[in-house]
Amino acid sequence: MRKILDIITANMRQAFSDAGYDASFGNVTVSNRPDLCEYQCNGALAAAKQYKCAPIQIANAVVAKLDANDYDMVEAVMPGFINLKLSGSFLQKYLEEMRTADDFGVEKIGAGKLCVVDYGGANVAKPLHIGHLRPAIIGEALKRLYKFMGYNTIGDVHLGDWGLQMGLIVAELHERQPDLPYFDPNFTGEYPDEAPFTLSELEEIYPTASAKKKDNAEFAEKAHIATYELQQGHRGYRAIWNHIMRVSLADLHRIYDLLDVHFEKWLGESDADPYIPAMIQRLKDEGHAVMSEGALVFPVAEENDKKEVPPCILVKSDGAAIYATTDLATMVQRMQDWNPDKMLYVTDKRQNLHFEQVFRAAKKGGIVKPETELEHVGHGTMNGKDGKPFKTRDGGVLRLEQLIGDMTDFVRSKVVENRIVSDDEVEETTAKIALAALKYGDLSNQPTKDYNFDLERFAAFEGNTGPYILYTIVRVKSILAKFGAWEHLSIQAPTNASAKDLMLAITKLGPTLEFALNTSSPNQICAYIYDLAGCVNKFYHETRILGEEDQDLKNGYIALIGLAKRILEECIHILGFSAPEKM
RNA sequence: GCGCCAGUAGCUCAGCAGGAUAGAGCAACUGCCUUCUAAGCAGUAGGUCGGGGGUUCGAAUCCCUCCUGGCGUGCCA
Repeated sequence: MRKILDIITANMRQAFSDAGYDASFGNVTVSNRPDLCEYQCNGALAAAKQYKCAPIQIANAVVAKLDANDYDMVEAVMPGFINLKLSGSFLQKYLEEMRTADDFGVEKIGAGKLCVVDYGGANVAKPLHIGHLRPAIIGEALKRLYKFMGYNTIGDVHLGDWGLQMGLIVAELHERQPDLPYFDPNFTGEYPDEAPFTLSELEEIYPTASAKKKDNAEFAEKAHIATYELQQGHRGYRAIWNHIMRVSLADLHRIYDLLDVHFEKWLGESDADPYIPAMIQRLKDEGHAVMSEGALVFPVAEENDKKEVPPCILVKSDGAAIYATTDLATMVQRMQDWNPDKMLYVTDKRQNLHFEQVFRAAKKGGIVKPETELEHVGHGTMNGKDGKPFKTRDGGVLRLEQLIGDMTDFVRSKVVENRIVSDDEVEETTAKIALAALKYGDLSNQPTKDYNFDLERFAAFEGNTGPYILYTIVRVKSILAKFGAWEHLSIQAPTNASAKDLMLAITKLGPTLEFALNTSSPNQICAYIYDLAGCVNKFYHETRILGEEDQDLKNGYIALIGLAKRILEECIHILGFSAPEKM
């Protein structure tokens, strides 16, 4: 469907042209003075200089050329604004088309394209913590937005499952349980199915080993050798690695499921590893990779750089690969297997420079095509209520599971207190509200900015929060359930101001989603549904819906709130949460 | 040093493809439940948009400069 703004702008350009002015002045915008009008055109002000006459004269001339049938009001006001109000019949037709179209008639700007979203950033053998929340939920929301806008999408968690961290665990395990068959070079039988450690043991082994390597050179050396041997395919170490993966992945799945975050691919650094040798050889052969200060690097600085851009390090002076190498090799794998049009990375913004280097290397080195889009969405940090880095009482890092649990407990007590839902529905309702509170609290901020996490504020049942959005949906659901079948009912022209405001808000779905995608800003969707929910609540408050005696009017009301509810639910689905039946 | 980001109401934040009177929420105060869930709606009060310059008919928005804070800046990810 054409966006309303495009329709009006086309009319306005024609009117400028008909009045003898350049059509390019006819751009229309959503009004910033809703008390005066719904849409406005400021082109006459800009045109005044070129045509050397008063803007109001131009505005008057243009207004005279506009077809008044589509508008309730068209007027030129001092100093030269052109103000518009849409007609009820125009809105009625537009919304009816949205109601009956697939996905509300939103233009599928990504049709036929594939976008890989790299998000999550989980590490094997380490529990998810507070720092994993933002990449998970922002990445999930962006992926769903891309999907809604027509893209094919592949979400890849890009696990940290390779390198020294794995060698450390192997080395530590060797010291603790040297008699295990994995460490016996003469062992030729089948290794046990059961892992020689539990999840909680595993989560303890890594930090212990990591600390040990700092003041124990012998152990560090052992870990480096284990890392090397693992990567060379050492049979026993490989078996341990498989145990680590199995134990760890089960838990990662469990926590991501709690967040309703789902990856299509669980590939990791280990999957990129096989692509590294050939890639490096090619980059060397083509002269992109050169030796510098003992390391093999890919220089990516450019003539007009305002800052010093260090080269991308491919092989460290000790011969090992580094994360830039892995990221580039991962691109090789993705291009080969999936050939995406775009790769979107959602990580902490402190990796900005890293991705700038990697993207430059990928383009210069021909790892991706010249037209392949590469974007890094660098998100800010989530701090504590006091604005300082989030720490537990004893100074440790808060686990993600703990955070979700705290939010859930807080919400549950309120759900129980309100006595709206029955005992056996409490848990499901609580989980939905808690997730909405958590995700909306995060996503309503600009992704790039740091923000302060305040459990009470996010879970508050009033104000600009996830629960407020859910409550709006629940109220409408309640009416629709009492009404009966409503899906077939048609939209009618607005009968009052709150109905018209609601209709206007609904028409802004497409432009909002498009803008959110182009700016990688889920917070735009939050702002939109907050406004839409406000319009629904105001309409709800002012209009007796089920009690309306005029059947046609009543059907029109039902169709309108039904459409609003469908849009709200679609939007929160994109954001990654859902509404309960009651709350 | 250089670079990036931020500074908007007491607090937390929108707005930043230049436009008319800078918006929400929380906190404070005031109304509205015999009627579809009051987790709601309406209202009052609260601001030299960090300071200063510039471009423009018009700047929170674009440019320059300064101040403050955070982050990054070749072998961690």
